[in-house]
Amino acid sequence: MLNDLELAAGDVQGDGKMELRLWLRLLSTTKLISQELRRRLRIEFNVTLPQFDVLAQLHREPEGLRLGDLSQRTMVTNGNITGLVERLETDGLLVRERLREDRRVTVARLTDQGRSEFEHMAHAHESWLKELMRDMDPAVLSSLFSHISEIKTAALTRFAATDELDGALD
Amino acid sequence: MLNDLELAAGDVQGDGKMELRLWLRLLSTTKLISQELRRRLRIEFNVTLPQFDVLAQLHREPEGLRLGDLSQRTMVTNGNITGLVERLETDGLLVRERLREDRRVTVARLTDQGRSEFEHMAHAHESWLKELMRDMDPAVLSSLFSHISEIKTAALTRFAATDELDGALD
DNA sequence: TCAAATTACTTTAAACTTAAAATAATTAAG
DNA sequence: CTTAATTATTTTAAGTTTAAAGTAATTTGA
Repeated sequence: MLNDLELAAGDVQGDGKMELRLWLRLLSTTKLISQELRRRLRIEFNVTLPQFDVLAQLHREPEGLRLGDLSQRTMVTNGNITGLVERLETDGLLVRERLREDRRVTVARLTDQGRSEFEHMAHAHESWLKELMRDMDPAVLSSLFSHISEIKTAALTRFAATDELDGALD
Repeated sequence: MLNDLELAAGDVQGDGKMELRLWLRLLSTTKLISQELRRRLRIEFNVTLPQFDVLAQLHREPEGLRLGDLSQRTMVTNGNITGLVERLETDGLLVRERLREDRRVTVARLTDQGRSEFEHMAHAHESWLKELMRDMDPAVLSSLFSHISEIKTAALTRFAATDELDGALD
């Protein structure tokens, strides 16, 4: 009887569709935040979010990265990296160089201007996120991080099983 | 002493950059899952993820939705809704109709074929998510949902404050 | 009433995305 | 040694995204 009432009351949390609800909430939340970060990056620094992502990866590799590695780390397809890097080179934020010992390989590396501009962007970007989450309990942030990681690991495992991928967690 | 050790050990959770780390983890996780859902929707049902999203919104409104409302609910810009709906109409999954009483307004409504096909898709989509999260503790899913909602609310509040937007919390 | 503002939608241009095909360089195998 | 695989990147086509400008239709207000 109680059970019937609970189910009738919109499936409060009898785990009817908790996975779906959580997924939709995750998706709408990241979309919302992405949109705002994208907007601010464009207005304040005239870069797109994927461009910022590429710069961030290159910033941690002073020697530069092969386009293939860049593609993996940013989760952007190979084909897309080409144009992304082309535009960033045009803007003077990075340079491309063909490897002598293997002329199939292109390495992208930040210019001094690129490094300097990225550091400004990264500082602002981080402060926007701190501001966004300033009222969240640090313990909650920590628990969120580990639980989201659980889901990410599950995705890598389950989806890798289907796709025959390797299992890099980060 | 313990504290020093903890901080030295890679800033375990001394909240050096927890907000940034959480955000990056959220982003990479949703990207990873989206990619796989997108892949499966394409292979099994020949629809894109945004198209699935539009169908889902229309499915809960048998009378159909104005394109503007559809745009809001899917978080897709007005301009994008036009083409999205055009393609779905071409595929026979929905119909567009101009309102008699206000000829600026277009209402989109699922066809019988659209409703039927969407129901298959939705069933598969939900089961993929259940499979993905099958090892997660239901209490964890529940807590994730509420904490992510906290962040979403913060985003709506903070970003609305900056942008002078209205404050619709969902 | 009727010009101006508002509303609903469409169009446009540049960037990004995916998947798939194409090109070029290197390595492997017979 | 030389053709066949493999690897790294680029190109292509269809679709999506954002932001901004454009087009109708309706409302407002002087």
